[in-house]
Amino acid sequence: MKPNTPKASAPLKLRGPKSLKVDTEFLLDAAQRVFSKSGMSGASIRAIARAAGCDPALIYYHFESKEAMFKALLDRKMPPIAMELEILADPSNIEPTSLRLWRATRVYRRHFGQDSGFRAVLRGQILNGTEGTKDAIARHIQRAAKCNWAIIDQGMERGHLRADLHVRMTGFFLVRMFMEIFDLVPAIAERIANMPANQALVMAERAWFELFWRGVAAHPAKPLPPDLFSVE
Amino acid sequence: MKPNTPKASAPLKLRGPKSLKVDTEFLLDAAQRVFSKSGMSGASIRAIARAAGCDPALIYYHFESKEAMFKALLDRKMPPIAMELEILADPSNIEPTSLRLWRATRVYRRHFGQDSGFRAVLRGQILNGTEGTKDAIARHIQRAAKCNWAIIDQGMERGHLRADLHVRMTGFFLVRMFMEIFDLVPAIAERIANMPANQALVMAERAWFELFWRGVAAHPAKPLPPDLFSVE
DNA sequence: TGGATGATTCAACAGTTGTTGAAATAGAGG
DNA sequence: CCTCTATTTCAACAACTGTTGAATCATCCA
Repeated sequence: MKPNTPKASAPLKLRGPKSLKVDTEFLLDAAQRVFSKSGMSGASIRAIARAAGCDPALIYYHFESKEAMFKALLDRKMPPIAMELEILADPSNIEPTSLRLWRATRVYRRHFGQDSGFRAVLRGQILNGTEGTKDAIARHIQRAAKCNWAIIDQGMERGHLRADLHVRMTGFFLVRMFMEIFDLVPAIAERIANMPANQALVMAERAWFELFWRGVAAHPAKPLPPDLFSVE
Repeated sequence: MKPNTPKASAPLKLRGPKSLKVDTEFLLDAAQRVFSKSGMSGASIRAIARAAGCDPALIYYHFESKEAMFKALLDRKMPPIAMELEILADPSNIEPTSLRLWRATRVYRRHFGQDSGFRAVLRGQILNGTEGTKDAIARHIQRAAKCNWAIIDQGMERGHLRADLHVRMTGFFLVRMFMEIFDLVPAIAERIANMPANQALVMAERAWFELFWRGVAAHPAKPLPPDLFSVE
């Protein structure tokens, strides 16, 4: 029996190129799906390969290691966020500072809101990743954070915000609490607040932004723009 | 050669009871050390056994499973926190609300501040634990959270806090941001804020509490008690 | 002294993980 | 047609995981 005539027990997946070539982007798509759904624990090479419909070894043909794949994912996911924020932070933007800050939170919401697993992975890597990974994350985060700092800076210059704020801490508070809300409110809403998850999420976002704004505004008694929360 | 006369290659650790009996508390101590240092990923049964200087199987003599051990750790660690908070939340306590809230944060700081790994495990279990574990955590957290809610409630009644606060969300914001500060500020301080970790931590705690207080106080312009931040 | 009981370890199971070297295939170019 | 190369899979490695059954030892009680 020649090797060209496989038996019934032959492997279903033949070796060699597929009709649909599995390229880097395709693998990153699969990786992101797995990260987003299964988070840190479930994001094994084999799980990603399963999601991509290929063999684990193929991932090592396209990426040097699992760490390299995570970095590539970062490099794909973060710059669009930073670019949106950079437009928002442009000094020529003369919208009210409250609105600009809210818009910034919407950017995070759009890009991160659904990716609870990815946020968990990111967080885990910040705390326990290799030094190289931590550096890569720090670079990406810093690029985005600078935009928030710029908006806050300009808000202080324009008299919208208190003059005694610590700019970087203030930006950290705003963004991190939104991330916490994305992460935890859906998980604990029913157990702690007796509320359906969606409702609790919207409520928490608004309650937090109002608290934050009163905490940083130069004139906290002045009401927020009336249609602020309808901005998405 | 009789079994009573072991060769040179005999095992170092003999079977049978040790001079220092390894009991439940001793194992939980070791587990907590491992959790605190290595977090979720490093907290394997074998790592805990190594920290306790015993065999992994001994852990199964004292605990039904790894999950049961984690629950036992919870049951040991959380009630003291809740008890301290319950004293703070007693309605007969007529200290300024700002001081009571700050004191509450000091309780968390004392019990959680050093345990970055344990916080990570807790967080991971809230998000991805079994249903039983999630319930156990929710019960513990809720007992502590009720105290914060009570302090906020009383603060509203006494006219210290705004009347339009969402009590549970407000408590969530206060505590969660402190946890985030414990977790992340030491890790990112040098990379993001160009500051030594300790200095950044103290600074972040105060900046956050001031922002929070302005966001919830009925009279935010009135200064905080002058010695508030010296309370530990 | 003997035997029961409690405490401890050993060795293994079946599963998972990241990773690698070699084999196989499909299509392109000659 | 043959050969070459890019792509894909297979099969294995060593390390790790939670868990278990059996073996061993120390101590206490009769």
